[in-house]
Amino acid sequence: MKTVYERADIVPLLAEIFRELGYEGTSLSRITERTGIGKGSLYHFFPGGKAEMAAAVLAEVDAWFEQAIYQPLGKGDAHQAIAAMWTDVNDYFRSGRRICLVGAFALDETRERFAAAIGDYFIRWIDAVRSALVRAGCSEEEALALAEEGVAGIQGALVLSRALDDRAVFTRSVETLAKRLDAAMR
Amino acid sequence: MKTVYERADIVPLLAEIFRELGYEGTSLSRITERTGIGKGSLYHFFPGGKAEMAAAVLAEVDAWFEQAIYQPLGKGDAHQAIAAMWTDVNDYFRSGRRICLVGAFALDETRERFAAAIGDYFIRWIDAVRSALVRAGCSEEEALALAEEGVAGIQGALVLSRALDDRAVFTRSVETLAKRLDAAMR
DNA sequence: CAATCATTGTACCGATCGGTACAATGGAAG
DNA sequence: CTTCCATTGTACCGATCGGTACAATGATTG
Repeated sequence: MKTVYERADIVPLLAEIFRELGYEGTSLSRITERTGIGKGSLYHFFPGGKAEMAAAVLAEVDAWFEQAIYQPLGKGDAHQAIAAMWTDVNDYFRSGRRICLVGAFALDETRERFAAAIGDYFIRWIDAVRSALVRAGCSEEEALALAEEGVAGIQGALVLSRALDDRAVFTRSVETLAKRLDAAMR
Repeated sequence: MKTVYERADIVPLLAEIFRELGYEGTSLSRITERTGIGKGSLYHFFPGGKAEMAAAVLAEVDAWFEQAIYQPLGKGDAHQAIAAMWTDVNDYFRSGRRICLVGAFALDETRERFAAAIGDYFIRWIDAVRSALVRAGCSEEEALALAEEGVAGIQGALVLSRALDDRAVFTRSVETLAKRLDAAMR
């Protein structure tokens, strides 16, 4: 009896582990312990080891946001796209029970290792929101400021709701942010 | 030749290391490497090892916020106290170059270990801001919402400014938050 | 059926982990 | 000067770290 994986099956499992334990806190033995996947398989799919695993996870996160968040914001009705973003984000982060891996990596020295991917993620997210706001009638400066505030607000809400162990904090924060951006559109 | 420390000298050094490397990323050997303090001294002052070191750091952070942030918010002119908070926070976090250790700990499994201290930190911070806002004329609900938004906003700004490696993001975010709270006071 | 080859489990590597034991050190107090 | 004791450096512990080597496995292909 032998379970056979492919790379695409493993990445989401790794994602959850890196999310919960952080980059340094994630060890190969804990990956094996939680997933049943041995070192043989892990190094077969990720010859670069832990760093390549984390990079693959970041790439998958990026791909998900690209199709689920950034692209919808770039076309169609801006009001609707932004409204959809809030609900998608609330689902994705499971109302604050799931953290943002990219944000978490940004906080400690892990940032140095993945600086490019981390920077890109936030730049593109903010830019997508900004462009939607401009299409909705905001001035350039106001749109940028609100986009930054929205993305930062989500990150802050994640920290706070986890710190207080209170999902309501996240949902409430997202609602407040949604109202603020909504009020700026016309 | 022998350098002699006392506990109070060591804690701030540990704080910076935990901030930069995270709890899991901080090893005893890296502490020694960065500070010159050997294991003998570390275990003399912190018999509980790494966990006690981190707890001591959290306690010191708490003490600092208590005297520099929470207490001023509880008495005197509310406008002035809140204005002072923004500048003190901006200095403390070095315009986003220095992260919030408590927020960082909240994001990964480190939270479990220090859940009580982490929860307290944010509860007390939010409550201090809330009470100042109430004194400044806000309704109870509005004050709580704004206080949460302010504290979460700071955390988000730290994540974002580090991710983008851009201090201006932090300063700008804090200014925006300051204006929002200011507008709600009368 | 035979051959191939992607995938996996196991055994191992040196380095580092957090932690302990303890003797040497040296400043402070009598 | 001597005693004391807080503080420190060093040597060591078993466990775990990330990573490598390689033979066994077994599904796919011809």
